[in-house]
This record gives sequence, structure tokens and C-alpha cells, in this order.
Amino acid sequence: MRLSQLFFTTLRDDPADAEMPSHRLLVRAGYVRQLGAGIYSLLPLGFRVAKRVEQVIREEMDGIGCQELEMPVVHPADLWRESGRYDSIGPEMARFKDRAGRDMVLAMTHEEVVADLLRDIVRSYRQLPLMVYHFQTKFRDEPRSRGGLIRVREFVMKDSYSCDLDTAGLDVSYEKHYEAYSRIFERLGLRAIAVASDVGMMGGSAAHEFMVLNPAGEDELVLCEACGFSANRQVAKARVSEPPAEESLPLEEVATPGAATIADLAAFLEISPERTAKAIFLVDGTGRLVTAVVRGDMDVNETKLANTVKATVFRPAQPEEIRAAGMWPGYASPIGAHDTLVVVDELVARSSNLVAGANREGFHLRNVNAGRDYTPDVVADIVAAREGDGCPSCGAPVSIRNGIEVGNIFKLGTKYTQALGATYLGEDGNRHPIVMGSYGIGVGRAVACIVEAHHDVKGIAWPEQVAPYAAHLVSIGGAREPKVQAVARRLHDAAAAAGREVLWDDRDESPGVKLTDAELLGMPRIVTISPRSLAAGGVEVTVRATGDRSIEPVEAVEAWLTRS
RNA sequence: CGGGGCGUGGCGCAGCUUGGUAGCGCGCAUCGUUCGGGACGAUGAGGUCGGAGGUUCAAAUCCUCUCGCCCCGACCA
Repeated sequence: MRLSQLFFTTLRDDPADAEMPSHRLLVRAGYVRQLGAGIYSLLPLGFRVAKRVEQVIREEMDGIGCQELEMPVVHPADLWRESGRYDSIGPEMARFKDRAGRDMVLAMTHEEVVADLLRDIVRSYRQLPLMVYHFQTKFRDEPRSRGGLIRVREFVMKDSYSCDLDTAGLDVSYEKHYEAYSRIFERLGLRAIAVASDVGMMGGSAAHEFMVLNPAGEDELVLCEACGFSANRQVAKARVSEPPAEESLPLEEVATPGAATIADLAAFLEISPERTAKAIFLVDGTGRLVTAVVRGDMDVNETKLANTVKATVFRPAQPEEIRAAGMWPGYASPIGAHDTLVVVDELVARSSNLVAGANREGFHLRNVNAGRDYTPDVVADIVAAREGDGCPSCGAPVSIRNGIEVGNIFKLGTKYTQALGATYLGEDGNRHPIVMGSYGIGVGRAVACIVEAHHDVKGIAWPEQVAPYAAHLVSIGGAREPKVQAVARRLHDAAAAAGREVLWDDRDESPGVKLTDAELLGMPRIVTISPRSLAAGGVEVTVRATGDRSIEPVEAVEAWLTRS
């Protein structure tokens, strides 16, 4: 491909709205262009990268016996009504009516379609197990897109679905995906770590997310260097030293004027925050007030809390709502509370003689003991793991890092097949729901993560497996140097003839421009052809990632470019 | 949805406070010189100042509304 013909342009300046390296470089080097918030075009270079990423994924999916197909982007709303998600999913799903007035949706995912296909096609246990996948555009109207290609609203995802007779079969399919994903990210040049994750609104029994560490990542991971434990902070258990066993002391009210925060309270009473209990008030989707009680030095993990009380969404409670339940914001505790669900963290339940609110402005109570002074409705692990807490597996201190989710695998179970009636007739003569798993990888996000991991101040440095072209020929001297032109054309044409197209910067630009652009674009090898290199015996080959350069005979480079 | 910021030629920006002929750098076009690290000279093209309404003799500039984009938060297979 001649650069003079390529539909692209490089930018000398960083685009004003790009912050992450991947965003800046992909725009600046002419790989992508933004159309709207979270909506991007892939230019020819970007498209080639995406195709190569897809090919890696395709090979690994095919390798585990997953069959490629294609399912629609536009779905009748009725299909989503059958699974119940038409109503349970919020405004992030785009809805519209067709000309006949039928409700339609833009697909966010394809569990329903798979289940619909299964109920059409699968009759007997002999037809299972089965795995299918496709690459398809998804539209999710995220409340906030950000970070260039990292978080977008429209994107291509590889999603696959396993369909098994039972959960034992699901375990096998899940494991196959786990292994395939590990190989995929390895091949893509991504150091992805699998972390246990929340199953969220997808339902199901187990899930892993494949995460790439990145300071700008939106997920928080709890990692243990000692034993390799890893989990999403949303679900990670924290091991904290056991509270001292003490005799319960009598309740004692103490004036704490102005001490409405844990920090103020601890300072005022000259005690450690560990000796206090704090109450957090949330209202769930049904309007129920949830009072969560954790130790003063810890924070509530809303995901854990939501799973504990079977809530889907929370909002912070208003002060009036808290007072209506018999508690006083700033000086609150569940003592004497009513009309609220009291959820107490395990650690608080096991602690003795904590300081907690008196539900009276300016007063706290010493020696509060759960069970004696108030009755928890639920006792559960609801706190967020902290940096330095004990690893739940080995006890060593954990660290907390940000990560970007590049893939996920879910054990779905029978949620969708039951709702849609996708069943098979078993060996036992009975009808059973098919057991599903679902597995996703965002292609564009993977591309962005590869750039995050493979770039320097000069530009991108693609791993060979995903580079849009294996080599970038830079001819120096232009039309004045027929020998240079001839060698460049020979290499370019030979590679093209061998089906291994290379990029050739044949533009009439100064050497500085061409070399700078070559480094920005990031092909694995930059081949410089100039009077100087020819005089030295060939062409100069620079390894983009390392900067290593050497003069190679033209024949050797030609052989390398054309080998299959 | 809450908070903050920004919309001026393809890109990056100044001009706005204090209304009065729209500017700079890069890029682009033509010609000439140059040619291994973002060259130089000359000439030139290109802008409804996001949009609508208002104030005014006069609006990029002041006022109102509106659209879009970015960042933080909330949210999120």
C-alpha cells in the first residue's frame, strides 16, 4: 500500500479532547476518527488492526469448537420482553419503532437470540453440547463514554455462547473459554489477568473478567503478589485482623458536639476509627431504606451490599428519609431505628463496645454491641477491601490496582433458556432447559489496550501479530534517486505479489516527516531505503519496538517480506 | 443525571474582560530551491466565529435559550 494513496492523515498536534495514550495516538496516527460521543469510525489502518485482532480471536474460538455465525443488530422488542429484560434494562438500551409501529431495540447482547435459535433448532440431547459465536456491533447508550476507544457506545464485540445439557457441561465449556481467552490475550500482546467478578444483572453462578492493568482503568482489582489471588474489588473479600474479645460494657451516652464525621468523632474522643461504627443509608429500587453498618475505618462495598439484600440499584437516602426511620444523620446508628433493613458487617457484629450514634444531635453512645443494643436484620460481608488488607487466600497484604476489562466469561445457567422455553429432550425422556454460558471480548477496546501497552513517546509500536502491515518502507530521495525508487518499488511489489502487503511511504516529503510518521504509525519494522543505505550495502531495517537498526541486503529483506 | 470546562478555516490556539474591517502556528495549493530526523522563499485558497433569538447604529465579543464535545462523579455484562 502506498502512503500517497492511503486514506489517512497524521496530525502533528495531539487532539484537544484526547487524554489516554491510546486515544491520542490512534487519532493522531490516522487509525480512527470520532463521529460523536462514544462513536468512532475505523479508518483503513484501524480497520486492518481490528481485522487482525478478530482473526486471532476467530482462530482460538474455532480451536475450541465454537462455530461462527451472525446474529442481527436489530431485534423485535417482544424477544426482550420474553426474557424480561425489556423492562429490567434501563435507558442504556436504544429503543425505537419500525414503520409499522412495532417496538424494536438495538441489541446490547445476544443471549435472547441464541435462546430463540436453540428453541427452534435443538430438540434432542444428541444435538448438545454446542458453542456459537459472532462478531457483531453492539450499541449501549452508556451514560458516559470516555477514554477514546476504551469506553464507547457503539462497538464490535466477539460474543460466544455455550449451550450444554447440564452444569457439568457448562463447567467444561467455561473452562475451554477460560483457556482460549488466555491464549487470545497472550497472542494479542496483552497481559490480561483473570479475576473473579460480580455476576451482576446477567445472573448466573460464576464469572471471570480478563483485566489489563492500567491506571486509567475503571475497575479496581484486588491482587495478591504472594499467592496470585485476584478479584474484582466489587466482590473481593477482605481479611482484617479479628477485633479483640472484650466483655460487653454498659451503654453510655457521651456528648460529641459537632463531631458528625468519623474523623471528627475519633479525634474528639481520642480513639481509633476502628473503635467506631458508622451507618450508611441507601434506598433501593423498591424504595426500601437500607441501613448499612460498617466499622468506622472501612467503607461499604455497594455491590456486595446489593447482592446481600437482592437490590439492583441504590441511591443515597435523603436526610428526611433517615429521620423518618428514627435516626439522626451524623449521629446515627440502628439503635431504636424502625422501617429500615439493618445490614451489619460481619466485623462489626463480632466487635464489642464500639462508639456509634445516639440518634440525637451532638451525642454518641459508647459500648454499643450489635445484638444487644440493636438487632441486625442481616449480618454479612459488605465492606470494600483496602490496600494492605489480608489476602483472603493466603493472608499476605493485597494491593489494589486499576484495570480495564478486555474480556469476560459468565456461567449463565438456564435464566434465558427457561424464559424462552429453549429445552431439549433428554436421555431420560424428560424435557430440560439448556444450560448456557456467555463470553465476550470487545474488539475495539482490545485494540486500544494493545496501544496502551505498546507505545512510546514517538508513537505506536504494534506487536507483529496485530500490526496492520508487517513493514513500513521509507524511501528517501524521492524521484531524484531512481535507484532508491527502484528498490522500494521492488520490495513493495514483491510483497504485494506474495500477498503480504507492506506500507510504502512514497510521498514527496522530507526524510524527517517520513521517519517521524513511520514511528508514529508503528509498524514492527521500518525499512529505510536511501542512497546512503544502498552505498552501505542494502537497506536499513529498524525494529520499531526496540530501536535496533541494521543494514540488510535487499535480497534478504525481499525474502523476508515475501516468505509465507 | 449532578459538578466543571470547551465550541473561532483541516488540526492546535489567540481575540471576548472594555462591542467597531476575524488573526497566529501547523497543514493545504502553485512555482522555485532543498533532501537521513517534522526544510526555505514567493504567491495563494480556505472561516455561517456550533445554532436560534434578543440588546445595539454596530455582536466572535453583552443577554436568553438551545445543540455538541471533553473531564470528574453517579451509572455500567
